[in-house]
Amino acid sequence: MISLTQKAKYALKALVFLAKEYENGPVLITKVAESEGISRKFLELILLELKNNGVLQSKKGRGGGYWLARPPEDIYLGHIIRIFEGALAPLPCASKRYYRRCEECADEATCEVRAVMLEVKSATLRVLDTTSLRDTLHLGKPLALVDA
Amino acid sequence: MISLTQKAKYALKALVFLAKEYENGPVLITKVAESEGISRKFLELILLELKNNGVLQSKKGRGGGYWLARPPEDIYLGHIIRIFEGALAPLPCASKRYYRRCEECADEATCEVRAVMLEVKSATLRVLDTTSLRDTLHLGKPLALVDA
DNA sequence: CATAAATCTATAGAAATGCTAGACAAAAGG
DNA sequence: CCTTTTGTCTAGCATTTCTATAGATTTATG
Repeated sequence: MISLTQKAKYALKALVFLAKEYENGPVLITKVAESEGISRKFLELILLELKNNGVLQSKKGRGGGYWLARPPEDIYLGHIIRIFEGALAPLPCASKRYYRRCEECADEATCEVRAVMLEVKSATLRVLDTTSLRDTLHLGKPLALVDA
Repeated sequence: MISLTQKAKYALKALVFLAKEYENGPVLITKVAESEGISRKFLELILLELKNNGVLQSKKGRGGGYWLARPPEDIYLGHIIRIFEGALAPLPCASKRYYRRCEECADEATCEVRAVMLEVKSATLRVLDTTSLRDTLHLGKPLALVDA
């Protein structure tokens, strides 16, 4: 478990980059790719998927490029990761949006493993669904509240 | 992300079962398999791996079977999951025991994505490294402290 | 029209995952 | 001993997922 795919990682890196450039209009895919060290062609797929999910907007031709569809403070990491990974819960039976029953499970309501995974999920969401792209830009003292 | 493999899930289920049987001596693999709805052959691999990692003990021949090598309160879920999944952090660059650098990353120290994933990891560990097999047996009000 | 840029489709290699089959080893009972 | 019971180990395979790559297409600008 508990590993982000390259795709999701690249998506996050690209979005952080675009968040920094938010005021500057369209950004070329090539620029993002070079700055973040990502294969240009692979990044295309990723930005496209983000666009189809309403996270990015784009314009073709000269002066074109990609930009955030909403301000960085309105884009949460949980949303992004769900686009590429689906559920954030460690088990489908612990997920709300992507719920799926475990075939072998006799009684979900008393399943100890599920109970713990609900806690893990809850802890994960408490970070990912409260951290926006803008929040990630404050390094130094980032997310100190989570450890408080 | 953040999805347990079947193997890890089965391991946890088997261990919870063995925790309940802790006082009763060796338990047959077949009994665990049937009770938890797991393929017997697949479960063999899993219990073996747990044994090789010192979590279980076993005895061959008549009256044989598997049992927990330590009392349920001394076996933490984080330990189990690491056996099957490796790192608990969402990215290798955020893991202590399984650290690996991201090839494309220009500067890990200022990487915003890594910073957030350190938080996610920390939140995950706070659950998995403080919950023992014994803790999982108290359903009803399980782990209430985590949400407090 | 020429050029720059995003868009879309298809596909393919590599790795991980989930599982099965079958031979082997050891312990206990008779 | 010999048989039965039970865990141990190795190999392999089918499927899926991941990570790209290639190439053709569409749209906008000047």
